[in-house]
Amino acid sequence: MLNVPQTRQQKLMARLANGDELIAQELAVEFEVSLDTIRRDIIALEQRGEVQRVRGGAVSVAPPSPPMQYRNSSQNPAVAAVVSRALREIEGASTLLLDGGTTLLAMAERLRPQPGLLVMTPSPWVAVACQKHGIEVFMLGGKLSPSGGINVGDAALLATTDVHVDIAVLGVCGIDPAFGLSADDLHESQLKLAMTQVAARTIALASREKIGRRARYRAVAPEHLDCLITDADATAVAGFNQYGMEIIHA
Amino acid sequence: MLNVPQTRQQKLMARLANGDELIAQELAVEFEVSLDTIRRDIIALEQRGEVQRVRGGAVSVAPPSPPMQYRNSSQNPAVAAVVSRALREIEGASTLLLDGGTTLLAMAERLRPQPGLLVMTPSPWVAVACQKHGIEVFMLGGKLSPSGGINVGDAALLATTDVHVDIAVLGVCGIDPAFGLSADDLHESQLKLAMTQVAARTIALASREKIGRRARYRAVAPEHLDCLITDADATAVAGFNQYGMEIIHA
DNA sequence: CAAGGTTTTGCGGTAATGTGCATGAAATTG
DNA sequence: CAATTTCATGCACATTACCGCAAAACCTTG
Repeated sequence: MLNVPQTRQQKLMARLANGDELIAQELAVEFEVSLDTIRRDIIALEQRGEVQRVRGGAVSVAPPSPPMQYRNSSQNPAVAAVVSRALREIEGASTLLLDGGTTLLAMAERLRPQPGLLVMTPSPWVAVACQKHGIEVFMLGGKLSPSGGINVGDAALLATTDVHVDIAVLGVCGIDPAFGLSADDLHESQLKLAMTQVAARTIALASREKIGRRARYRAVAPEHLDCLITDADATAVAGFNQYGMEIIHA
Repeated sequence: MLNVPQTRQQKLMARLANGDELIAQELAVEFEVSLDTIRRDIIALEQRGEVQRVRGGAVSVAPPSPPMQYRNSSQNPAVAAVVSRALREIEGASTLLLDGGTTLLAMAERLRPQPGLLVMTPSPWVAVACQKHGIEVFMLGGKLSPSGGINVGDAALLATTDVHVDIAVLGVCGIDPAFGLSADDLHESQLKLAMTQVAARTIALASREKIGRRARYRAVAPEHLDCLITDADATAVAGFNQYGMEIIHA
């Protein structure tokens, strides 16, 4: 096998994406190279900003939620069910504001053109999926966040203030009756909040495993959500009833 | 059997598809040619974007998921050659402004992360391609134009904002010595012009068939272009010499 | 068949890259 | 504080890549 820097570093990245840590000693033995070589590989990855170096090896720079490209939830039956239900729920809306993330991407891929339908989104992935089906898209600009794959930052926040949409559909990193809807990235959470503020109606999509989870930053308080679509059963989401939101079981 | 570049390269591709790696030394012995010949074969495959070259040989390109829409253009040898040349030309730049279109998408697919490199683009396709490789992206928002797949409508914002980039790389619908660089959509042409105005250097990519063609709207006058990269020969682009731009033949 | 041009190939010299080792500095641990 | 481990740096060696050139093979054309 070709044991060159490029291929080694590729394998190291794959391990990080898999949730493993990089331990220089072990890797040196495994790849049959000296410690220095592994260290140089790690240094190279660090300079590209792909890993964070620690004593003895390296760890992933973005521990929570692996990057978009390694995930594909369209085959996840729970997600598919939530998406199917959400598609019924947004029928007839003329302006949609779609969040990023795998769930929303799965939804965008199943959207079909309707007269007068415009989709706004901060996610280039969603935009591409919509354009494939001939749906009109307006993109919100900004810095593309590596974790969630949506555009964040001042530009994105500003852009949302001048618009108004019928329905905003949010994905979640976690949602909890007490803590609300939360995200792993500060800027992403700020954007999610901004999205709710320009929408007449806000729908959150959360497959079962997201219920009760609290991600790092609170984005939206539960009382500001109008609707929650989930595949979880009623007992799991009983805590949300007090806020008067509509709860739909897919 | 014929031992010519075409058949050799075909066999190399077959091996990659089979999951093997290309080791120049072994291949040279096996095909009974010199190392340089194998290396030239591999370089040719790299130009077409079919392999990733590493020290000692080549490995398969990372993701086997190219959307159909641009498969064609990335396999077009003329486009691949122009893109390869352009990649060399933008080396060292810290801020790139990449246009949309199939040529620029092919270029984005082959971009690799560098410390401090930021890509700005109005194209969600380009943004997605960059994020796949871990390149930092700033997206320009706007209405997604159906024809070119780039966000338009932010031309004014781009021109008046405090953005400055080292190099802007433009694709073309047509380029003509008298008429300049032109596009089929008015908003796209306005955006292209704005892109030149915030860049220290503007490079246009035009494969042979675009030379001498005039699209509907003029975007950039020829004297505002700093560099033209094309696979056409010198006689085809002789008309551009009077403007003092650098002309690179891929 | 001969002449001319293009493509392909191999070779030489030079530059660049990857690797391991030795040394000393720095950090961690008990 | 001492012992151990890890890190950083410089250096030498081997391998590979790159570039230009010339010979050979091939194709085209008259």
